[in-house]
Amino acid sequence: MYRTNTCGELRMSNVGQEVTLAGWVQKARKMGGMTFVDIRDRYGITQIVFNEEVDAALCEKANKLGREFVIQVKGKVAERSSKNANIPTGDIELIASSLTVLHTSDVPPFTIEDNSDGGDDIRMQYRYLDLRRNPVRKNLELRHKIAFETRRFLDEHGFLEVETPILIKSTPEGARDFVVPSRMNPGEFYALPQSPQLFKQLLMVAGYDRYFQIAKCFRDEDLRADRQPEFTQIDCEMSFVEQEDVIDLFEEMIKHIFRTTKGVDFKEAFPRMTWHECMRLYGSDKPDIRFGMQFVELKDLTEGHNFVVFDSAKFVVGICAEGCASYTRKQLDALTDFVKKPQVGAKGLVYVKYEQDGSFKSSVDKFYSQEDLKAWADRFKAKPGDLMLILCGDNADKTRKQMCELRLEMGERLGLRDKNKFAPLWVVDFPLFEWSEEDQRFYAMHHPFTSPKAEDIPYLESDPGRVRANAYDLAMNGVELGGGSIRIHDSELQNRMFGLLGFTPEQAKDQFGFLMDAFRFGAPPHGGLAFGLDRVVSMLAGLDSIRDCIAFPKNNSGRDVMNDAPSKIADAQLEELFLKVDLSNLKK
RNA sequence: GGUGCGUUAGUUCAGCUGGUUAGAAUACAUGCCUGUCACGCAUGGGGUCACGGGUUCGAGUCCCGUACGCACCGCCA
Repeated sequence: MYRTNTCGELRMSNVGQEVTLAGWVQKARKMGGMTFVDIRDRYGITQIVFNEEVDAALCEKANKLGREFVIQVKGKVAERSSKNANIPTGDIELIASSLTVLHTSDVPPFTIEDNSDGGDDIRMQYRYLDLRRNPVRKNLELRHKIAFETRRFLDEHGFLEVETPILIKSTPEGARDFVVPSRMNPGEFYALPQSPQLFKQLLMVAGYDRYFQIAKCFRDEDLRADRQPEFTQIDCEMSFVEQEDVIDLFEEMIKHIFRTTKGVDFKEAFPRMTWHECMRLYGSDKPDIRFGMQFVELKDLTEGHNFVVFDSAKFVVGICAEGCASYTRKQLDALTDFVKKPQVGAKGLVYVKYEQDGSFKSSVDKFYSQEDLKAWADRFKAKPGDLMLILCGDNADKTRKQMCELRLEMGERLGLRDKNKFAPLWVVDFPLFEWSEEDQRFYAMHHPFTSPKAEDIPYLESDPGRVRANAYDLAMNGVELGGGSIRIHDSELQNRMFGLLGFTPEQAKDQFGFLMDAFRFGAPPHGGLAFGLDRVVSMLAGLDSIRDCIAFPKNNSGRDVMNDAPSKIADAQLEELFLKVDLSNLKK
């Protein structure tokens, strides 16, 4: 037996006991005649004492220990003469009677401490060392707990966890697929699932009316702080349900997760807002409603004052930042620079300060009178001391998107994006289709199996843009935590959808034939949703990047810098797969 | 595909307007130290300033390119 106790569990009640601990050397403090060694495992840290007067040879051995050596120590638990209130085991220490080095360690490339001196890059390269650190370990523990409570909740509500395949058929819609060559079927490829979508619908046809899966999904698209090529979804589907049923149940699930893992109690029902309202008021389909600053449209008030910029724009929109009239020229310039960044893309920024004395100071004083500006302020419901920030453009959607960036930036600057505050919002009534300028055609905004709202079905062919879907997302703090829809379960309607999306009957049959076949054998009405587990964990842990709650994440370029994947494969492997690598089109 | 920022000691960073031997902290090593727990004190080792080119009498510093990292836009049904 390597140990009788962990390094985090000994207390005053254990004083006098003979115990054996095993773990990693956190740090050794040599005091001359005595040496303190902190031994660490994932449960905590215990101080070991070696005393020259008691056992000189043992103390000498302890003095040779380096950081991260794996050791086993036997000894007696004793009350400390000087206690450490900062750690749970701080009242006791272990008086060592024997010491075994189970494994030595090289000097770690960065310090294994809560506030490590290591940067992201080096920590990812030695991720197994990074994982020893408390902050990272806590994230993984939280992840486990969230997954566990998810399973508990869904199990208690009659859901069955079913595994669906990882090697599946490639479908062209949506994200780029990761593909896997098939040795036994030369020239053919599997795809890795972007989500278990089709399989969970087939499970509904099969009568498994409450399914879930904590499923790995794969998308071969560029990465972000909140996007990994492989990620985990809490994937759920139910039969004989309407949108309300799905939203109600999964709101309960989110509440359950927040309560059991973080002690956060949502007293009220989650607010809901239609997609169109979200876009109009926040310029985003995942608005951060921890703070206000809703958009105010001003086009009608700005016209006819010879201000060419506003007059020539089709759309003028603003936000009101409370108490920011005191912003200096420098601060306003910084905001202007912010909106002019290519990533935001605005041409400029108009400001109006509502001064404490009731007067207005703005960048458009030449064109608008104090009365004009008062009318603007009234529409903003602004008070003296507030700052109005205004953008304009020809494309309302684009301008709203720019204003959305500015709003989030202002929220950040004003400290309104509190990580301990959680503001959920169900976004409902998404459009069914999304117009692609590039391809000059409609695409399914969610996916081709999303059902249109019954009352909008008449417009499917005549005015696809106005058709709303039975689709819903759960947004929180500006993050899309999950989303789903009520699916089409009627073969006729599904075929109509494929037609509208530009599939020929042959293409539809080739790509989704098995689903259409299945639907001919009795498909129940069904719908569901999926949550991004990585995002849920990041939200609860207050992380900036989902990488911090994934044990072995990929970097920005989709590489695992620890084991250097992806990598070339042997010619023999290529040969048996009948593959040839041709990089001639690669840009030099 | 694009934009921005970055790359200097094991690590995190500083290094001004181009100028003589490139610094700090931390880590590491050695010595001292019997109640430390961010121990303390002393000493020491440690650098292809990412790479390639250019400007210059002279480049860590300025310019161009490349690579890599991070954030973002496009993309992500």
